Amino acid sequence: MSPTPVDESKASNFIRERVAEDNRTGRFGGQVITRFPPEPNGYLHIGHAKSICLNFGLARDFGGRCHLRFDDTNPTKEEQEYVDAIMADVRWLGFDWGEHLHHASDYFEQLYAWAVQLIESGKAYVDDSPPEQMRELRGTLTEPGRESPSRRRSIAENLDLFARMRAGEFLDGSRTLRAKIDMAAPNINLRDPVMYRIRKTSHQRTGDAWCIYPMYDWAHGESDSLEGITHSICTLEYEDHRPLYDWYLDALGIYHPQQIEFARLNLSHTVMSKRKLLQLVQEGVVSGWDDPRMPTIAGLRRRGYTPEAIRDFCDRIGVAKADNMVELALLEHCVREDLNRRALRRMAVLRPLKLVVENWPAGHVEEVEAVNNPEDPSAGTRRVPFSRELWIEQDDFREDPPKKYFRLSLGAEVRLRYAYIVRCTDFKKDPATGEVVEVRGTYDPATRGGEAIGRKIRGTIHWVSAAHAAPAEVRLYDTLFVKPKPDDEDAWKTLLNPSSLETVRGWAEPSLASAAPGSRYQFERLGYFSTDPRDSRAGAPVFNRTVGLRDTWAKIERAETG
RNA sequence: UGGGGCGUGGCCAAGCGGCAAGGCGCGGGACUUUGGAUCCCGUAUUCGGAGGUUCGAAUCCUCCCGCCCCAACCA
Repeated sequence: MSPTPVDESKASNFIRERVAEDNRTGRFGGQVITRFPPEPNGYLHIGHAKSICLNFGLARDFGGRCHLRFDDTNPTKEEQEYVDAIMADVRWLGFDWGEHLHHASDYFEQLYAWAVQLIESGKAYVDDSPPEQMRELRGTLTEPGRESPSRRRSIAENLDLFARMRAGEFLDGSRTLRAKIDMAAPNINLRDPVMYRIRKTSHQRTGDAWCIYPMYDWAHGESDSLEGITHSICTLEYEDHRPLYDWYLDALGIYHPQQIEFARLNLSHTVMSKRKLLQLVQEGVVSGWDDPRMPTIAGLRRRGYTPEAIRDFCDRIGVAKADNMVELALLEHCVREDLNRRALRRMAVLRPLKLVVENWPAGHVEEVEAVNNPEDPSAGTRRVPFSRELWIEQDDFREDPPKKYFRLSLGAEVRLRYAYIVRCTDFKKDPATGEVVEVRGTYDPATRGGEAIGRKIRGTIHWVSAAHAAPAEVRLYDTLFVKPKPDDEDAWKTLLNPSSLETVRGWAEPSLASAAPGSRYQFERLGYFSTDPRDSRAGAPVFNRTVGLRDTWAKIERAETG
């Protein structure tokens, strides 16, 4: 299955316009250098994909570059596992940071020197306030804050104390380094923000070299500056931080990138906050960060999504500043569109019902020719064995067929895809349960290949030869949550969908027995499926349903049932 | 009630004073050996509301309403 070329000529958005404008005026010398700055405290999700596509896409389209920078300033939450997963995910999405893999922790020494510089110029001070006192003095949204007694400490004393903070002389939380800005500022971020806190925790990269760690605001803009970033793109909640971003850079007198904010993605029927996703993982609601029901890149990959589909989705949702909630239907549309063009067709029966072709000689086997992909003639054809006993889908037989039901029912004719037209002559029920357990019929030898001679056959169903079929485990996924906006409710976990995973045992075409890991197929009339990269084995394939096919019949039936 | 943002059809989203793009969804039809795909057609006399400026406003001005974010030694 070869990648479908995706038209990535991006629709414009306000960020691209600003970048283009900066190029026009020569503001950054015509350069465009962006960065994707994840904190390694969780796996990347579809919302991050939006940011990745934006940042790497901008760099690509403007002939610049995009850095991957880990915002690893808080060792208590960050782990190497996440670092590895993030790099794998960005690469899988199709982006390359080249030589530009960076870490905020690469800059700890420089950041320290700059902090000393701010202390020397009277713009930072060591504060002895414990956390509760600091909160107390910060004021509220409507009342100004008050200055800490430490604020009027001498430069010499600040220098000494700060050096001793670094040296590990003080307890965690006992002191901080703060920027001296304005305790009465209406923007709370400017009320003497903390630059460093003491954390005697080893860091996944710097080990025990440091016991003071910079805060996000103090590290981010400075890292951007060091790397020569031109446009520092982040989400809306940082809009209030921009004055601080600017203040630090100006106070230092160093190169000054432009921060631009856009609205993060919200997707229906799922949650996107790392905190909630982590909770689902830790509480075992899902099997892990890569559970196919998760909105993570790893989950979507395991589910069978393609990078092309995700990139296409990110292009289609646009970039703006209005809060949004994108319907899952759009994401699903994007995978279907991609997979429709690329996935090989196969037949598989998920809920098997035996069909016996009474006039077909027992033991006789014929091979019929089936098209691999009607959207792509170069995919060729294959031969599929046909015999007397077949598996068909339970849904494809009805004892009491509703109006417009084109499938099998007593006396009705249906086409077995690529094989023959059969007429249903009988069926058997389990006397105990009333369940239909076998359907019988006769085939018309003149219709080989499925040719409808002299009549119109409205229904075509898929099948698999019972004697040749490969057993397969198939995992059918539904949305993780039953409501489109689980975040709206306080008790979001009560909205978990109890049927988000249903595992069935079905039968597949013989060739599927040894389907390669990660391969994707369309099971005709059912949907797109891919082998589970963890659990699938040769001879015992496990398929994940990526997404179902559009199901017009289900829609009609639903409408008529009410 | 302080500050920062945002409000265009069910969901996204163009629009940048000249009289509402596009996509998804939805509805209808054509075609069909996947009730798939594809192809047509339809889907905002109106842009949160009210005033005002203008020959002319979603686009400019005023006021109002609604929603989101900020009071971690998180990012």
